[in-house]
Amino acid sequence: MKLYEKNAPSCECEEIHSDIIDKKREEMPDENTLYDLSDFFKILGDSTRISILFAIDGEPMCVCDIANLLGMTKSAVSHQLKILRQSDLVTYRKSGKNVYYTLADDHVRDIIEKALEHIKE
Amino acid sequence: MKLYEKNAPSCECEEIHSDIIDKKREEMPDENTLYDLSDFFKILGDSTRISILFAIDGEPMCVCDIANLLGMTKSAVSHQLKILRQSDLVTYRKSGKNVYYTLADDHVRDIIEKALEHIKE
DNA sequence: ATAACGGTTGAACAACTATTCAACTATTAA
DNA sequence: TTAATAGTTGAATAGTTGTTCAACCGTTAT
Repeated sequence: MKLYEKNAPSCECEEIHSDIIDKKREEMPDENTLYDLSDFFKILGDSTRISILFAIDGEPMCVCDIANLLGMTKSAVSHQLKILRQSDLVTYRKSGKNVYYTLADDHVRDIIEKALEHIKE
Repeated sequence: MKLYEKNAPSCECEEIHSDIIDKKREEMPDENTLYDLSDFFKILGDSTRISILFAIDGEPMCVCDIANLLGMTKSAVSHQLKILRQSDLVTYRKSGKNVYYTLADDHVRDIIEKALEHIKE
């Protein structure tokens, strides 16, 4: 999809304030940046994944314990952990039969913290 | 769904570190908070909505101009604006035939800004 | 009045996604 | 070696969601 194209054929209506549109077009972030941004928020936009991130904040947890804490199957948890791994939001450490997950960095914690402030108004 | 229940029946495996699970259970946020959080991120987890938020940051824009800027139909934009309205992320002002949308508050801008820093590593 | 335009809305469809299930690997204990 | 357990994975399914389409409402201009 091509964003910000002048006279994009897919829009059925005419520009009303062309000057504003032109100005906004310059100010808009790069198209890929928007996709990266929304992809990032998409990861956080699931209650299971948010729960997992809170759970493994601070002290690492193994998959089985996360599953017990959240009342979910190991499989469901593992599937979501894979997504969190692929987004580099978590790191893991194998130890015997167990795999211990924890937050990858403090950045995510900050963002969730800010969002918490927002929803609490 | 009941979260954090001890010995939740839906989990097929045994607790490994019960002490850790107990501690985490106390530290976990309220269940509704987790849903509110993920719902909030879900709103931001769409490239169209993120694009709209950037577009209407600063100077307000009418629906038609947003549609032109993003190369989308008025209908598609309006549908997403409705979602943003319902989440109180945007405000609007009617003027004649036009409806001008802009960001509701600076909180969202801050969160997006933090996320931008994150994805740019 | 009525035509034109900006905007909204509900239904329908296609695309996506989270959980379940079953099968599998790897490690440990017997 | 064998059994049991922790964890992963692919396929399937059910639920969700974004866009399109058509119809509609409200305002303005003729």
